[in-house]
Amino acid sequence: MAQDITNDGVAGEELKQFVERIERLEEEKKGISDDIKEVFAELKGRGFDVKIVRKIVQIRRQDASERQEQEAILELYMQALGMQ
Amino acid sequence: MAQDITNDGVAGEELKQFVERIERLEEEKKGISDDIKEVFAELKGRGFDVKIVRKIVQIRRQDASERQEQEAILELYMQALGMQ
Amino acid sequence: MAQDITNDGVAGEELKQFVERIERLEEEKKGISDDIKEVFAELKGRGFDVKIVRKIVQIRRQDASERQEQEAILELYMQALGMQ
Amino acid sequence: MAQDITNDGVAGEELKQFVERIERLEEEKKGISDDIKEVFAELKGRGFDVKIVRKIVQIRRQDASERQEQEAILELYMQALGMQ
DNA sequence: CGCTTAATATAGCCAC
DNA sequence: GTGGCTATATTAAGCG
Repeated sequence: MAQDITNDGVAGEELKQFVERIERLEEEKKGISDDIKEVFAELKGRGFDVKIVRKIVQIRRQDASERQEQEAILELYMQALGMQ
Repeated sequence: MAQDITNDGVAGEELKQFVERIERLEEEKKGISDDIKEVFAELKGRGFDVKIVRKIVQIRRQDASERQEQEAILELYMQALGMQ
Repeated sequence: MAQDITNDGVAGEELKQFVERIERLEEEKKGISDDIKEVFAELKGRGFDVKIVRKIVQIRRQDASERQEQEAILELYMQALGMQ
Repeated sequence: MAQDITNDGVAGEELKQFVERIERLEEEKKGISDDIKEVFAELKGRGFDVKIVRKIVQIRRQDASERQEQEAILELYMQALGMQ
């Protein structure tokens, strides 16, 4: 348990496990970020404008989250009206 | 090809492929971020101090990049001194 | 006040003051950047290696911020241990 | 001279002077950056939208540099035509 | 002038 | 829910 950290190393071992899990996940995340960069490099090589494609992705993301929000509101209203 | 973008939709199709690849990768990335959050929640539940664990992870990351940096400096100096 | 911005120009005047203050400051900043460039040009003219001097400045900056960081970590741990 | 750097410390002293000049200038620059941040904080406190004001400043900057460019071109043309 | 690194701006997260 | 802080994304600068 965490309070043992200064006593017998038991919590130390547990902490180490957590830290390493986090580090593995962050590495994976970094790998994916690198993949995304590669895709941008590729589309640039194909003659597309990186800045604009970035903008498009951003707009689509916003639109998606707005749509979700709309649906959430709809659901809320329907619940309020006993329609669901 | 990208220049066809306003003509016949060929580039439009290619662009769509790229955008979708990016979106898939970003989703994966988001999933991993969520996993990391879960790990922090878990270790918090086990009695560890989230802020400090975050700091530990950050320090280990810095140490790693510092080691790389040292090597880069060494190389730079060796180049400057014509030793390489 | 800012909400008047579409009404009577009062906020417009205030905004203008802010924007001009920012622009003056950015000009000053640009001037200093130019001064720094001049110093690098000068030391280059004196036979020093610009790239390496840049690195030295960067390292000194990092060292300073690392020292601060160490203190921050110490404080964090002391807080966590209820020593403060 | 810079080549003495490994010999007698003369160049070392000169280098130190340069580094310190750069550091002083970078501090000044940082001070101004902080001032700019303060102005943004202030205008935010007055009810203005920071992001939008930033955009305005950026646009004005672009316009200014475009105007300068136009003038440079004009001058060039006038010179080419022997009008100046 | 394009490509890589540094500075800045934005967004997300956590604590209060 | 607001404000500070960290992390990410964007933009600018420097270098070859």
